[in-house]
Amino acid sequence: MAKKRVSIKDIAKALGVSITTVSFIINGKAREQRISDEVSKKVKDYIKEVGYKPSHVAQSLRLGKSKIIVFMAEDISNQFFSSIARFIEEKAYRNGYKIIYCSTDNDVGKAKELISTFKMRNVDGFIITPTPDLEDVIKDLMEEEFPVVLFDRWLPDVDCSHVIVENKKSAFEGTDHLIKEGVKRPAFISLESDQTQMIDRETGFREAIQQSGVKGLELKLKFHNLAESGPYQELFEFFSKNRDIDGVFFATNYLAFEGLQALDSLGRNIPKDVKVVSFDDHYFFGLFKPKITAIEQPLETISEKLMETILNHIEELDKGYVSRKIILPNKLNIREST
Amino acid sequence: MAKKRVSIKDIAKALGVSITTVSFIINGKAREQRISDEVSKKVKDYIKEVGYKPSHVAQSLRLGKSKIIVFMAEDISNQFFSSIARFIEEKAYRNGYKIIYCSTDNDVGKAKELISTFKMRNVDGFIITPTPDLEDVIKDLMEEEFPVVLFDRWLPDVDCSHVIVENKKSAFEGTDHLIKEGVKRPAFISLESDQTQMIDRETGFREAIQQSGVKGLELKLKFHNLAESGPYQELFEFFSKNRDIDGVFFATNYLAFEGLQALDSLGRNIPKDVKVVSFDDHYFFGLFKPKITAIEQPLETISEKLMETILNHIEELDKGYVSRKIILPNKLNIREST
DNA sequence: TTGAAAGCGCTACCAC
DNA sequence: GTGGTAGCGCTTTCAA
Repeated sequence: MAKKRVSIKDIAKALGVSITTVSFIINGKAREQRISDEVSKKVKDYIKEVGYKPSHVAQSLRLGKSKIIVFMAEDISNQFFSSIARFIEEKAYRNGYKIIYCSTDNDVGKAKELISTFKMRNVDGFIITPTPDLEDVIKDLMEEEFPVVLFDRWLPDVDCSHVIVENKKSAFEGTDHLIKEGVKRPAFISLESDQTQMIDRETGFREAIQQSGVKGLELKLKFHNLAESGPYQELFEFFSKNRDIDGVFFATNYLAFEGLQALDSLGRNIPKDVKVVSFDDHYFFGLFKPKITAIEQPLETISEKLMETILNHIEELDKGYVSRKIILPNKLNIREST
Repeated sequence: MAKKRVSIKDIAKALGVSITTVSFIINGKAREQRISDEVSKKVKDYIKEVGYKPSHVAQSLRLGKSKIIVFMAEDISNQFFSSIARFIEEKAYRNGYKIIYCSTDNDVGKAKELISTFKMRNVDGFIITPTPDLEDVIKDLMEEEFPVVLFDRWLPDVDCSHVIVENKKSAFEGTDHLIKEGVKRPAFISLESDQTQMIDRETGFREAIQQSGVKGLELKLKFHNLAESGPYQELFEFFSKNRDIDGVFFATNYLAFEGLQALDSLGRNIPKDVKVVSFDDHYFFGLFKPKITAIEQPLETISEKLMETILNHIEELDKGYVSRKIILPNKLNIREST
């Protein structure tokens, strides 16, 4: 069993040099400390030979940094979040950071608990999709000088960095597109939520219908988590009761998937009877028959900006906090459903 | 700035007791150590008052355990892996563990590097979908007494615990089902891969066609990662050249999604002209028109067994290693495509 | 019942 | 150029 892990002390002893010397060489400060090339080489060779790896735990304890960033999503099994997770992960590794992820299920209690345990781990930063009522926790985090960046939605009462998209504008455009395609009675399907991204999308929808004078209607569903069945039934009933609907804007793709099934069961033809636009483009919208028009969020750019922002905050911890608010444009992919 | 983190030392000083006493009380050993209820209460109250949280980093260093388990998937943005990640995460948290995840992209180099950096972090265990040629690294890991569990596929040359599914049996059943539905010329679409799960699925297919005497054909595509475009083009050409194909078995769902598009472009009707079965059921197979017959892996059971196995290994580290090999049954969901 | 102190592995200040 | 050593926060043995 090669169970014996070598420590810096073992190296020093084996080579008859001091721990300090070894440490300097490991950390690339040999030159700076004017350690002789001879010793330096000897140590480096020995390190390679025995396969020494410094303990990150000890480094963490000593330096108060862990090189770990937490990524708190609403639900990591949701394609939107897992795609961002994927990009983030890659960018993090490239910068020497690891990612710990977790899903909040949009539950404050869970989010609070999670944040609290991560604090004990000296994590270097938090990337968070805030749940409702998380304001105080975020404020605490910021007071304790933890780097934090929010995404997908933000908290109006907290001056915290975030990376979001143009929800209102895109919802406006999507709705406007429906109307321009001849829709007279558009429906907006969303979640019961007072979170910024949903509110902005709703506002965009409302402004668009108001501007053009058509009369719309709205349906808000409650959040369904992993264990529960989807909102198919409610959607079925809604579409069944409101036969005059000739256009639907889904505020998020998961609602669209369920809604499209409901429309199909009701025998409504897309795009002839009903035109459809959804927020959050998805691989499968291109596979549907007909292909579904959707608003695509720039996943990779979001991830890039998130990493950039969090790394900036980490680096500039001492220089005081200046929040960065980044708002990115989306793209309307027009397909067969409109 | 509530930046001042209290340590166990601060508590001891503030209350005029020793660090030892505080430590015992925190760790629930007050009774055992016969610390007076009075002191115990005083300390507990104070801890609550100042919101003291022990540093996990220091505990890690001291105890050599981190309460972190690594989850290495092929690609975390793939629905199969992200769903398992989600279940694992939940079960881990319930047991006081955190999960660090990463994606290997099926690349040995990346996997090796990742494993090496995690070793430095004293992680308590590894859950891994092994990439090709990872045998030696896994062996090393096991020799160093790190708990390891593989999943999705395994390594025949290494006696390591794993949780997999009945690939051969299910592929046999799926193919057999195609044949029973009248398919005379089945195609098997898979990845160029000598990994166990793909080989087993291929074997299942071959045995089924052999048994019934029909003549099948096979297509193997190379692995496409996130950045590359899918194998649509190859599939289109294949189906276009082999017009006599009247049944397709896709070895994994991502191939099916691309393949279905190709079949559609070619105007082949499902299930009239071509019947389709895919491995790895997916939410969208139920949304397709027609709905696609698919083999469903028991995601939650897989996750449960993974956690159970890794926790077992962690607990029984000292008792020596006995590998556990778990093979779970799948479910064939018959739908409209056959 | 409680406390002192060693030590987990490492960094970096200070001394020689 | 190199080495000694304090100390990050905690657990645990041994002593009192």
